[in-house]
Amino acid sequence: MTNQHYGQFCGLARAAEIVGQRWTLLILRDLTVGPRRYSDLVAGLPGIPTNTLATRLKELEEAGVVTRTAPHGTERSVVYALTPRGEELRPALDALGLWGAGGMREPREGEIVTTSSITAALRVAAGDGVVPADWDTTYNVRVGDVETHVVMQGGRITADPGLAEDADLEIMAGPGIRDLLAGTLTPQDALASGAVQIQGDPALFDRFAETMRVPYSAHLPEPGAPAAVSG
Amino acid sequence: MTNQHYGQFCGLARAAEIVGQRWTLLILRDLTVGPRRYSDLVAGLPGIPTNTLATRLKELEEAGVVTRTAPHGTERSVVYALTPRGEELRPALDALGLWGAGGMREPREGEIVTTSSITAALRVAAGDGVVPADWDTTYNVRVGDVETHVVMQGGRITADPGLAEDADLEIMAGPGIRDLLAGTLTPQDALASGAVQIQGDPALFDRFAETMRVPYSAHLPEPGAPAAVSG
DNA sequence: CTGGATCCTCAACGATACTG
DNA sequence: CAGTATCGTTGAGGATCCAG
Repeated sequence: MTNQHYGQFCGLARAAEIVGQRWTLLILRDLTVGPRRYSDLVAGLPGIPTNTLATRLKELEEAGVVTRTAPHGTERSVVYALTPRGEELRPALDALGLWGAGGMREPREGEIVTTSSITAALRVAAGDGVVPADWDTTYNVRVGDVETHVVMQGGRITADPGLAEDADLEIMAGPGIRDLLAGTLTPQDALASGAVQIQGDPALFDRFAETMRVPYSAHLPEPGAPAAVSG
Repeated sequence: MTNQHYGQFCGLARAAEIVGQRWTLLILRDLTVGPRRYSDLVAGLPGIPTNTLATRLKELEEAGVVTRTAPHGTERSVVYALTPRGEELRPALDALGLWGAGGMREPREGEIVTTSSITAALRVAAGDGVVPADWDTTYNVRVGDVETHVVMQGGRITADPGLAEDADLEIMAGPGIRDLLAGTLTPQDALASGAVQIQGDPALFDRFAETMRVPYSAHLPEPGAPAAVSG
C-alpha cells in the first residue's frame, strides 16, 4: 500500500512509483483491452499471487488510474476499469510494449500468450489504426488456444478478445505469427511453411500482413555475447 | 541477477522484466542524458543502495541496454552508456515521463530535483526538438542549485547539464517552473510573482515559455477523493 | 579516490489456504 | 466471486569494508 517513493520531483520518477511495481504493467495491459473482473485478471495473469493483485488494484485505485465498481442490482461482479487518467497511459504502454516486442525472437521455455497480450499486440501492430475507408474485413485470429478478432471497417482497425461470428478470414498460428508481424516472414512463406494456416481469401491475408506491423529491433545483442568492453 | 520473468511471450511483459525493476527507470533516465560514471549515478540517484545500482547495471548490461567501458590508458573511470538498443527506449521513457509529469502539482515533502531530471524534462518539453531555423539562443536554467542549459540553434533544441558560458538569458526558478511549462503560469506572471527570475531580454523568456511544453493531465483525481464507486 | 563487494535487517513478494 | 490470512522466501535498504 505504501509504494516506493524516489523522492524526486520528476515525471519519470512519479510514473515509476506506479508502473514500476511488480505486475502493475501487466495488470494495466489487461485493463487497456477493456474492463475486467477480478477473476478475469487472475486468469489472464498466470502466476500472479492473489494478494499481490489485490494490493496493486488498491494502489492503482488510490493513484486515480483505475476504478473499482461494485456490483449493484442484478450484477454479480466487481469490475475494474481504467480511469481517463489511466487511459492517458496508453501511449506509454504502447511504446514500452513495442520496445519489448523488438527484442523478442523465440518464446522462452514455458512462455505463453494470453488473450490480452495478443489483443494488445494486435492493437499496437495496427499503428495509428487508420486504413482505407473502403476496407471492410473481419479476421478471426487464433494463436494457440487464444482467440481474438480484428476488424477493419470505416477507415479504422480494432482488435478485441473472442471470435467474430461473421469473419471473412480465419487465421490460425503459433508464436511464429510474430515473424509475420515483423515482416521477416512473408505471408506466402508463412502459409507454405505451415507457420500460419488460413481459411478464406489469401488476398485478405496479404492485406492483414501488410497492415499490421511490429518491427524487430535493429540493435539486438548477440545472445550470450556480452556487450561490455572489459579491460 | 535473476530478473523477474512473467512467463508471457509479450512485448510489454519482456519490457517489464527490465524496466519494471526498482530504480531501473531512473538509472536509464540519467543515462539518456549522457554517459555516466558509477559515482555520477550514485550522486544523481539519492537513496539508491550501492549494491542495487551495481546489480541493475549488470542486468542492463546483460540485457544489451547498457555498455560498461572500463578505463584504459590515462582514463580513470568506468563509464556506463546506453547501447543502440538502449537508445530505442527513449520514446517509451519520454512517454512515461510525460504521463508522470501530467500528474505533478506541488513537490511532495522532501522531493528534490536533480540535474538529470531537469535536463530530461527540458528535452521532453522541447517536443520534437524543432524550432525555426533562424533562432539562435542559449539559455542557462537554474532550478534550485541544479544547473542546465538549453540551446536553440540550427532549427533544433538541445538541453544539457551544466551552464553555458555565452548564455543569452539566465533563468532562475524553483519547482514553480513546472507551472510555466504546463502553461498555467504565464511568463509575465512568473516574473511578477517572483516564481522565476531572469537576466536578459524578456522576449527571449517568452520564446522559451512558448516553446517548452509539458502539459498537466486534464484528468487528475481530487486528492483524497477516492475514484472508486463503493457499494 | 573510484567502483564496487559483503553483511545484516526488514519490507515486499510468492504460494497456499481459507473466508464473507 | 473477490478477496484476506498466514507464512516462507526473496530482494531492497543501509552501513561498512575492500581492491585497484
